[in-house]
Amino acid sequence: MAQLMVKRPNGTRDVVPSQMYKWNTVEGIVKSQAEAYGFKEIRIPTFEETGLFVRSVGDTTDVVQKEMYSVTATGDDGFTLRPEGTAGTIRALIENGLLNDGLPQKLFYVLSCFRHEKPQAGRLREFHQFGVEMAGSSDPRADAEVISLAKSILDAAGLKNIQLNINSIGCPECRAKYQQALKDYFAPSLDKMCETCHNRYEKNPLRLLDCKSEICSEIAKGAPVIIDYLCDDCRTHFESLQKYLTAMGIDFAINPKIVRGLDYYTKTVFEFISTDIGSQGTVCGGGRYDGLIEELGGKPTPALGFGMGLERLILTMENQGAEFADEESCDIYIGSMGENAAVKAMQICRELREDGVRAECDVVGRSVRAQMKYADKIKAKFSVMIGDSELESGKVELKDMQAAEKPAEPTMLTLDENFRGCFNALLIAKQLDAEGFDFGTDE
RNA sequence: GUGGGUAUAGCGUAGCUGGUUAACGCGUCAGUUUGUGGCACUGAAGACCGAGAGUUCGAAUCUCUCUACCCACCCCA
Repeated sequence: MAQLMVKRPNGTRDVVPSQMYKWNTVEGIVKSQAEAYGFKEIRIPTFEETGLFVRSVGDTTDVVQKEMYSVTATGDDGFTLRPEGTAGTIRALIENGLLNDGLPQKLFYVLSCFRHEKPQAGRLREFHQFGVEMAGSSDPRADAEVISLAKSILDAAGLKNIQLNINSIGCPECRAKYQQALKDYFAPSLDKMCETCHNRYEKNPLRLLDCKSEICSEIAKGAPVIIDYLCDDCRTHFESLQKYLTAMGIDFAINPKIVRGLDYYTKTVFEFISTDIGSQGTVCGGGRYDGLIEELGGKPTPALGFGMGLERLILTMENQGAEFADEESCDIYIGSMGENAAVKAMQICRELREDGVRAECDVVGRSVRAQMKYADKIKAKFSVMIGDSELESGKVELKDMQAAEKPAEPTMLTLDENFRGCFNALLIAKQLDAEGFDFGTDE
């Protein structure tokens, strides 16, 4: 590789043109599904006041403690590149008064997030996320609806072997009781446990359940389960959610170890996990955050949402051989020989483009042969070649580039104002033919 | 942040125990008798062998450092 003066930052990616179809496919799926569920798109700034993330994501979390890209500009600082989408979206929801605009508010977004982690497969420093947030319903139907949307997207993407894990981490009251129970349980064995778990014991006891070290996970096996500590309200909520999911035909597993690393979650938490992309298997993660809107200064409003990692989604699709939508290629290549023909070619191209036709012509000055090779390379559906004799007769032969053999009767087009109309008709006919449309034979 | 692996033209690779102009496939560009693609053939361009230092008469091949990528931990999308 050539030595560049400036390199792309560690953990970032370029998406080259030949790969864009994957992103277009995924973004198309995600948007159309979100819209089918009645979610509206929102766009928010790439950076926010640092305090927003500290207050929402939580000042004890890894994300806030060691992964934030904080930015400084002359005269003002205290801004941070968003590490996730929920905080900014909720901030925007409050700030624009959308909570007064009829509930529930259902929003979705596609945006990039930034976290200073060590990159590996499925984990980048700048990554892209599709997310949804629904504000204004504490009903478990809202939870089911949001999970259902995530499921619809994964299905539409053609993914297999995606496991949905759900759990409830309760409301602040029952969670406090549970955390105490956990501490009581682990306290006697604490000296045998790993260093990180000592930290967790103090800062986030729920994470004690999550440790992969042999000793710790062995000890954790007998730990109390949160579901036994849920208050009546939280328990019925969780049970109703399961009822709705079952009714909608969405398979799930209850996984008491799903605790999520962001502080704002309450009650329902869930993850969609793929086993096909290595250790970073969470393709989609989310949950309910009933206290967040109030925490950020809005009127108390229950809400929930999820984030879906687009790179991980694409990675899973690639590894499972899922299909991406084809890119549209050139409709017609207008070749030319000589100055006068080149002028004509430019003119026709421009007219065709007014009709939305993908038309290209030579801008390099290549030989006829090279022009045809180029037309083939860009997968042009049709081509014409304009030279002196065509200019004289006013007619060109339209060549179907995908046809295996020469047609018995050449298709001739006139080099006048009828060209675009005739070509459009032929293009549509080819399209319908490709889709298997039967024109019938009336005779 | 902590471990382990990898690093040769745009892409995929070959280069044995250090020895003259770093090879191959794909791709790119140009040609194959003057106005037509997909096949074939010919030719060209393109790599200071990830970066920097060291050992040596001599290093892509050995040593060290750095960087990036991959894998795991951690964390999460």
